[in-house]
Amino acid sequence: MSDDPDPGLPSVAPAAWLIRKLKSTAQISARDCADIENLSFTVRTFGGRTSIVHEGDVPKQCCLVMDGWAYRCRSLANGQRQIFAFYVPGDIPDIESLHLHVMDQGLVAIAQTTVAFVAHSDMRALIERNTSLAMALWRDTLIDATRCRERVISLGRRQAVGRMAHLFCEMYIRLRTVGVADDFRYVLPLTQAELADALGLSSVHANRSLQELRKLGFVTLHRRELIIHDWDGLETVAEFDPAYLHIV
Amino acid sequence: MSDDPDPGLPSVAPAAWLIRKLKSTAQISARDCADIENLSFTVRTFGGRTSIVHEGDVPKQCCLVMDGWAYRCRSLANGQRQIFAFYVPGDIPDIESLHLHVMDQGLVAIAQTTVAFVAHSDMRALIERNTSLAMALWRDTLIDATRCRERVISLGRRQAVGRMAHLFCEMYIRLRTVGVADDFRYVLPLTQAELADALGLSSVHANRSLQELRKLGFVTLHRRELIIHDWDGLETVAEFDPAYLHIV
DNA sequence: CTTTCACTCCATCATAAGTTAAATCGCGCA
DNA sequence: TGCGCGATTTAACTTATGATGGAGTGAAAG
Repeated sequence: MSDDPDPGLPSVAPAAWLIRKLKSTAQISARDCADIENLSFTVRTFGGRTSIVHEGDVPKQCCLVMDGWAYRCRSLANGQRQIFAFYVPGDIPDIESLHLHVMDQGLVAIAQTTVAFVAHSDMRALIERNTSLAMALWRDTLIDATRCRERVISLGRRQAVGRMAHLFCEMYIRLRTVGVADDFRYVLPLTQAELADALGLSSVHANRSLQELRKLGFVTLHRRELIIHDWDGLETVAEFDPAYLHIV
Repeated sequence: MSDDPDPGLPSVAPAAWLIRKLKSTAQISARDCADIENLSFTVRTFGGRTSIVHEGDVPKQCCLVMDGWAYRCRSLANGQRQIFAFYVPGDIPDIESLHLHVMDQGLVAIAQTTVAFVAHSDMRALIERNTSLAMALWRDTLIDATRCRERVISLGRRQAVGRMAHLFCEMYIRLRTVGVADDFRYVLPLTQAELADALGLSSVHANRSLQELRKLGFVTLHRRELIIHDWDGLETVAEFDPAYLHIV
């Protein structure tokens, strides 16, 4: 889709992101780092709300988020959408495409988003050669699955306000882990309609829930910046326990 | 928990289940089969509604379902429960425990359920030695994640009747794939309260939705046997598309 | 045969969330 | 400065689902 290829960029930065991310959830050796740094990346920047991978595509490469956010989503017959997960710097949203060839969901860039592509063939070679790194990547996909299960609990058993609070908590922890957030604030590049699609709500009710969190004094959200004023309060209404993120 | 150890049973059957399952979603070589058959399994039978693995446990083994069903679930502060996924013969519900050490959910046997345990150490040795099998197992965990995402869509964007229909469709396809269901009928060993916990509903509303499916003439459910009278109708209200199960 | 128990089913009322539409805000742009 | 457009906010109303309590049912146990 839309993009501006940056063929001239050095491919050191992407490796650093991936290393930082993997180190946050697993033990990574010097050899693993070297192997990651030897990968060859192609960096591209996508404009807001453009598709990185389409539903039904058969990708030949994985992508690594370097800047901005991306999300996976699927559209339904009646025009509704469901956003499954958000991906932030260091994440590889479509690593599963190594094993499951046709993408059953689309991958979309929110706002301006920079990603680095790695060829499947390179990833496969790496995985064959370096078992410990393969295990770390497998582990990463398993953590992605635990986040998905947490989403199931949210949608199944939490009310709208709790769901939203939970998402705000999770994203803060994840962003802070890779050094993109601090001091209980971060850039949340989502419209309320997108929040609604992620939380299984209508956009009107997403707005109501957000107001509720503001009225409680837990957060403010203004000009795409989320500020958490009362972490403990937010954590409580969310019933948030970061254990499922498996951050070491 | 409850159980009757059967130390005398030969360990051929468990391997056969696993092989059948993996063959349904990936290419499995003769060498892979041989390696699976060389694993040593410990078979145990659990009574109805007993815990196989507790929330918070640090298991030293994986379990393979051979007969019956199991589910993963978590309880919330207010006493509500969420069931994340059901597991049927051939499935390894807790293969993730190889990489994520503390179980953040419990694993429960429904009705009488027979499982086979394999020591983590044996699984790790196998994975190190046989890369192609490791990839097949990784792939299997990724398919588990796609099922989880489908659950997210259900809870987020489908109404109660559609959610239930979707579950009925998924379980039929999965059971048929491993040869445990046929002819549009199968044993559904769940109470309506358990159905509700899986679908994010109250048990009263699960009952209403079930009545609705009966009234539409799509299914009957009597004495734990589900009969699908109108597959196309069920598939339509469910918006069910089996692609996400990645059955080859 | 009775008792018990778990499950199913049903009626009623309460409430969270969806729908629609319109008003308002904020920002980029002419 | 004022226009235009998307995003946010508010309101009025509808609907799906939750909560409670109680009545049927059937199988197992005594």
